[in-house]
Amino acid sequence: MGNQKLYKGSLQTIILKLLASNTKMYGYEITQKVKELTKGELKITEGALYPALHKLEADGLLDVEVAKVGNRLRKYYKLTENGTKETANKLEEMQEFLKTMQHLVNPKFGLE
Amino acid sequence: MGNQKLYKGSLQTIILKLLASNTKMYGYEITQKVKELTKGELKITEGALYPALHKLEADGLLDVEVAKVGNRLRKYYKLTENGTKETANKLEEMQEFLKTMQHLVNPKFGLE
DNA sequence: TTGTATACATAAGTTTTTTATGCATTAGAA
DNA sequence: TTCTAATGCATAAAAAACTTATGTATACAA
Repeated sequence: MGNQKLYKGSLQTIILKLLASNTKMYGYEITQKVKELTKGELKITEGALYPALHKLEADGLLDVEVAKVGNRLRKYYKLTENGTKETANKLEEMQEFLKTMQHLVNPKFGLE
Repeated sequence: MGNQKLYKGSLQTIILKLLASNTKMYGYEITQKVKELTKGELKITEGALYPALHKLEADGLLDVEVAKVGNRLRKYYKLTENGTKETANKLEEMQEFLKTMQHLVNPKFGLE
């Protein structure tokens, strides 16, 4: 888990992907889901998450819906139409990045 | 190529990996090699590269050897013993990151 | 002689994240 | 029952890692 910095730049994509798969989620739920899916390898901090959600909303990629569960507040986020398109783009870029990086760090590479 | 920001955090690992494969390289050579290996997808800027090389050297992971080729200066970098160890660590972390991220953005994922 | 390539370097600004707080509710353990 | 951990939001200061913009200098081709 000393590789947290490799995740830099991928937070938006991760959030969008989760919302593409789960329709609607709230902030805390996202942190827990990511922790679960990555078996604890990636822990999204609140200081990173909330500003990121606000930015995606400001950019028109997410819609918010406030809900009251018991006496506690929740903000459910879901993709807008534009958000869905942007998610597809970002996932494609991510796939290309992963492929390129895999290629770059492949032990056999760099020897040719 | 709109995914440059995904490469944030991976520059050190890329440099170390290239030096593990090529014994010794100089800065400009590294930028060209990366451009070639990634088919132009990743362009390392000098503003990022040189400070990174200086830091790796300061951290004791690289050794420098200045060479004069014609009338022009070159600084060849190579891994120190410690640098070789650290490269192995960073490559392992990178593989784990790539695996985790692949898993996260896999279209089938998040539906369970 | 002017643009492109090679080769180094740094400084200012931006983006994105970590770290550190802060507030409030609720469940469960001591 | 009281204190701790978990739930749930938020922001501000600082650090990290870049990009962008320069600057210097050599070499070569159009």
